[in-house]
Amino acid sequence: MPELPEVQTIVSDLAPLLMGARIIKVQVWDPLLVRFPGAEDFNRRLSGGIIRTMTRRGKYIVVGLDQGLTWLVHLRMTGRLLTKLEEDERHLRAQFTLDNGICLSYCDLRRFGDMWAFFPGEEEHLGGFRTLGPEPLSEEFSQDWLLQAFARRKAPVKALLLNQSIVAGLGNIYVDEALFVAGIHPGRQGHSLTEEECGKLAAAVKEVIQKAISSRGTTFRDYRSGLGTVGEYQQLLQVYGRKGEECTHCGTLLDCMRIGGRTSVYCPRCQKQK
DNA sequence: CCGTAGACCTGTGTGC
DNA sequence: TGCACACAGGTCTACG
Repeated sequence: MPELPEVQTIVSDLAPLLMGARIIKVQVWDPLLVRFPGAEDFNRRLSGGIIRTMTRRGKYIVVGLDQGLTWLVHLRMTGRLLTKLEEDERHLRAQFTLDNGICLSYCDLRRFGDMWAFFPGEEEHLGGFRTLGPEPLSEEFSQDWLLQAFARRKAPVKALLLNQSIVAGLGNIYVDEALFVAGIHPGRQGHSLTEEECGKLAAAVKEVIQKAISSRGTTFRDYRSGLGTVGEYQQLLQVYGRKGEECTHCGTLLDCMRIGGRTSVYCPRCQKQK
């Protein structure tokens, strides 16, 4: 569910509330949730720990505790970290009770979400976290970066932008929005993009992500911030979820195609296949 | 290594 | 109303 802007909003909301708090109780009810170490060790490692830092990397939430312990959280499609529960919450999977009166609840309809508690040297257990590409708002993510990442790649540019080792944090919404802003068809093969197009695309990704963070993310269905609020970027979406509606630039009806198993909405006139 | 389909899970919306 | 099927802000894995 959440992409970079949504995860950033959650972290920005929760960090001031959790900083310096001690975890006094860990309860995990869903056996699918903890990826590393085992359920018992996970509880033991986090229990009694004091939260020192809370940051974001790609779509991961990174919580730093003492002795080099890191608590890593990925919300996947429908995960939520909340300080207040809805009255009829049916998908509570775990709770973390803090010594400052806050109880952090983890809810997840589809149960795809993952958590890890690891020390330095245990990185081999972290899956995709180890191979994340640059942050889209970093200097490293640029025209030149895309040019080399797309070289000799035959996959559609849409699939390459969803690849977290090329750029970290983009998902289906913001890739479609960025490709529209850059005027590039989602089905174009990576290697076919010119230097100029890579420059436009890098700039479009930065613009879309920056605006989405300012808008506290997009709530299309499930997403809620750490405080339970919805985002506002859905009002600014130009293509995602708008198949069959008019393009905001030229009025042509937006079309859609399936790429890498994901729906891609685009304007057939503003984003030519060439 | 690269690229794509299927799997993981639960729920909602749509069409017959 | 009931049922089947497609689809959902994400990755992994298996296979050609």
